[in-house]
Amino acid sequence: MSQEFRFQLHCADQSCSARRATFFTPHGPVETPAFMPVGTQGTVKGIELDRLRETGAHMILANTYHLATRPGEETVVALGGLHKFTGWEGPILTDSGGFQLYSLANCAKATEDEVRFRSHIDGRLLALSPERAVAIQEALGSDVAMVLDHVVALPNKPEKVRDACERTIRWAARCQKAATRRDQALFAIVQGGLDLELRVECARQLAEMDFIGYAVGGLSVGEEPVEMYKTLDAVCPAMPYEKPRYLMGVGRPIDLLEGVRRGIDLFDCVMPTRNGRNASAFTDAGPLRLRNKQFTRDDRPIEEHCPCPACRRSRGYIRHLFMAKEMLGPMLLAVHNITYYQRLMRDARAAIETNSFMEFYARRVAGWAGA
RNA sequence: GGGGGGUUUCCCGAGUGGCCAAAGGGGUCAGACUGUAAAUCUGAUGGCAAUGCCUUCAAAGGUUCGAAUCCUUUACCCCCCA
Repeated sequence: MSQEFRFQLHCADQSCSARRATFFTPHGPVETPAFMPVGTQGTVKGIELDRLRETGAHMILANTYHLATRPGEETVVALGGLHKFTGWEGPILTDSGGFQLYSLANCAKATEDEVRFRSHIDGRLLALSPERAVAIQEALGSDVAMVLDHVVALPNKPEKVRDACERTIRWAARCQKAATRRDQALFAIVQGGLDLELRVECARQLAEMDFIGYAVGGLSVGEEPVEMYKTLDAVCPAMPYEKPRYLMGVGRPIDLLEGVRRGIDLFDCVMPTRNGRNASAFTDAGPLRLRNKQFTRDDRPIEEHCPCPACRRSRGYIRHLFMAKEMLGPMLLAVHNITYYQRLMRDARAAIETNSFMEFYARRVAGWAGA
């Protein structure tokens, strides 16, 4: 394995499975546990790069299906690759397009060989095989590529979940075989729905293949949060201890802490940016819906001591921006929410370092519950 | 002076005898959002002691079992001819 992707463990919390590490990539280190903002189409919606950097984010996401569909990976290559194309000089992880099998289910069909997408833009066919998913990600030039996986909605028929899980393992092997870049890490994805035995078996088989990192996929796709936590209880110990663990697509602030205490190192989620665009701001006292009338003359910032640009204004002003449909409203709350998520993770890292993660966890949970 | 058209629930606007507390937008209020087809979507929006009752379609009066819808008068607005 390339020395470029060293995962250096610093310490582990004694009261839970949380651990503190640094994940090295060709575009810089990522301090974990970490939250990665989602920039599906090569932009974290509504946030300029320097603003994004100021939130404390190290690594961001982009999406294989979306970039292959538009502008096309050849165009990204022609414009210098993903980093030059987007201007983001830090690490980038590309999702494989497996999630679009779930989110764009109407336009996608999975066979044993590949996923066939009818483009949601112009109806053109995009055939995404495991090999093609790797080739596109290598062309894009992300630091971390994800294997193509088969994501199914939950709840689902046991045989569908099992099929998707077993196919994901076969596809992982094909992706691994197809990968050629030494400066790009390939992460495997554990599937298996809520079937704990299937999950553990999937993790065990993938672990034997020796990937650089391991992800848990197929969660927060319709199941109850407690079911997700139970699944993590089973899966996390089955994933290699000395490699990065990434919980895909999760989640709310509470979900991040639930993940961290079970030994997850990396997270991504659209929630801070999407909910921000929809006027919802995260705080230690729970979310504020800033379109609500109660904020009309509220002269306080969203959160005291928050250093973000939104918190240099009043809640009343931000409500005004949303009511007037000014684009600055969504932009400010996207930055605030990413700043909030980054602070949450930074505080979590500090708590692990002082061996007090569960105290930190209890304090935050109590705050969100309004205690 | 003569002729014609109009006034609808916060706004715009449909509705020409019962199925109308009244379509559809907008606004407002509330909710949702978890590897982004999302600056999107959903619900509510006359009042109330609310499986019902009361008040409303410019105002007043009338016709009718029944009127936002038909008739009369009044007020205001618009257009055409003098």
